[in-house]
Amino acid sequence: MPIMDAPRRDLAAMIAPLQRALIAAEQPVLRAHGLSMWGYVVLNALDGQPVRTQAALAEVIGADKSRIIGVLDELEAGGLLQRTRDPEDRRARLVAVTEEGRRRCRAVQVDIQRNEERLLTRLSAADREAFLRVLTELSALPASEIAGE
Amino acid sequence: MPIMDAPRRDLAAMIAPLQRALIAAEQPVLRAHGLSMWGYVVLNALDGQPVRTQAALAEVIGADKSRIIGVLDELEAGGLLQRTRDPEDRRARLVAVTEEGRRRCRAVQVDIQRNEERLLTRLSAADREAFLRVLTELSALPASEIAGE
DNA sequence: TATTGTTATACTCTATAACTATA
DNA sequence: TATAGTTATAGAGTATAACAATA
Repeated sequence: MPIMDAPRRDLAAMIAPLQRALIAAEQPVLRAHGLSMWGYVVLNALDGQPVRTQAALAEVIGADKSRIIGVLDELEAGGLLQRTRDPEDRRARLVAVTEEGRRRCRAVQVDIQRNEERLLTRLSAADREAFLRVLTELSALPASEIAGE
Repeated sequence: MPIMDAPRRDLAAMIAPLQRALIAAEQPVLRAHGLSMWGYVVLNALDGQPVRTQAALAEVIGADKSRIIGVLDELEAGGLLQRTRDPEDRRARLVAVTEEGRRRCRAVQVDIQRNEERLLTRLSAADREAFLRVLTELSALPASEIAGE
């Protein structure tokens, strides 16, 4: 067993440029579909669960509740989601994607993942599978677990 | 061959929370060693190549040349790097890490990667190897290749 | 009094554009 | 005139705190 492994770069240092480039690649797609980055993130988060309170929604996407308000306003104005007062607690507003919102979100995702798939073709089938599986697992961890409590 | 694969999340959407948590995990380590995030990035970039012009250095780490000046000032004040005028072109300043700078950088990296290794232990040896290899490959690609020209 | 959504304020980053000194 | 480094300004993004309505 070797005492020293070959040195590797930090995970964050490797992920950073990849993340930056992936986001840059999304911009023209989003613009073509008339969506902001946060708008897309919100629609994605709502796609599965049809109702949600705004604060909970904000936490899911790692944002402050005050930060998503403008985003929700825009999406609602564009007919991509609806906000209705919760009859059981009139302080809260139930947020739901509209059919059009779901369509738009899916269309954007198809375009984005088309580019990502092109990128992934440079990997072997086994590497692709392992990479996506590991990424899925690690991204699902709570931040505290990644930071080490 | 199935017509539809199981839907997956976007790469960027999976990477984002991971990146956020990894950076958060680095903060206490950096603070303990008296380094800023950008200071650490700069030292890392200089570790291999001892001399470099500031503009080139900035480009390597994906920053604007004006953005790293305060960072270089701090590092120099702390004795972690030296700037000397290039005698062949007195406009340019040659940047080199000091021995102390190299030590500091290595010490930080050991702490950071210790936490990362803890995280990676949840992967099988094969997954760990594949994940790091793919990440190394993808992070080395030019941004234009990731964006699809 | 506490909580939801909202608005307002301040703070951090970052990009852009002037400025200097050399070439 | 053009370039390397620097400084100054302005803009975007974000977090925090105050606010109104409801519980």
